[in-house]
Amino acid sequence: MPELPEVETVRNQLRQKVNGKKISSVEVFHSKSVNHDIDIEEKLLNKKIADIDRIGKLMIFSFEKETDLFLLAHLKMTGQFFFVDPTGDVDGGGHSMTAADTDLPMKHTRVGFHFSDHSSLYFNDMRLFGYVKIANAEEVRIARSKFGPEPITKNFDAEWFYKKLKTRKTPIKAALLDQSFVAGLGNIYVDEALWRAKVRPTRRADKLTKKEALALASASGDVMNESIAVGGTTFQHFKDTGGENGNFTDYLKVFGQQGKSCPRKDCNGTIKKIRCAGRGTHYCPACQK
DNA sequence: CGGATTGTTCTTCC
DNA sequence: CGGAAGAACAATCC
Repeated sequence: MPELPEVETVRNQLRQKVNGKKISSVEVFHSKSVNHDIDIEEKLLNKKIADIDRIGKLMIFSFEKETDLFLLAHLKMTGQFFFVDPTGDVDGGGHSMTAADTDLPMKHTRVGFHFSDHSSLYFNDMRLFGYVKIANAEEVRIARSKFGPEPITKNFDAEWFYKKLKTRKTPIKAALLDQSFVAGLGNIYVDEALWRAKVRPTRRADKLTKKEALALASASGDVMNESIAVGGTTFQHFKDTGGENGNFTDYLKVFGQQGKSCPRKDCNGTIKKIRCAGRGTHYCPACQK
């Protein structure tokens, strides 16, 4: 389940691998994954990828000399981008796969982008929730407008965060998962951030003290920045663009840790798993108030 | 084999 | 009208 750190990991690797490459063909294996756009190949043919931007968990591809053509990519729960280069050469961006390494395209490959230098980018998505779809400038503007600020930014306004929480009567976990409030957190990092801030996921958002809210704002940014630094978390399906796992899995304190003792120093609690905001939720009943 | 899994959108309810 | 809660989506795992 890719969240902001996983998407950022993919974006950083991809822009080193595909920026400047010219699209020579597009194979669509499943129509739903391209929003049923039958003209996607025609629209992208001979376009050169300029760069890849990101807001929240959404990636935005732009193209050289094109001001009204973009490609929006969302991994949702099981989406993956795999880059394959027959020469094995990669300009940075970590490892790559050669054709011999992989069975790509495979069963869950939904779209294949082929470049003029014979390298390829495959979009895999087992559960078909993700997409790669064409958008114009106006559609990109609208998509961007739906995201709140990202806690990973240096100028994230913790005072604003505290004031906004005062208007929400939902569990704090539900508020943090709302991408239009703050962007980037998903089920894993919400649980981790709440544990770091010592706040119970079920607490009503408007009941947090200022101290708790400020701690939570910092914890949210910290946990995601630390994860980005080690290539994200692989819990179920996440792989980076070279097919490798992320390393933050080893640093998870509560997610998936139910039944284990709380890792906080001087805390003797046991991590519990409950359902909150419709999601599997992990916390320590002893130190999270 | 029923239930759990999750990011986002849609629907329903109050 | 708008917030809140829950269903829907899809495929697989246990």
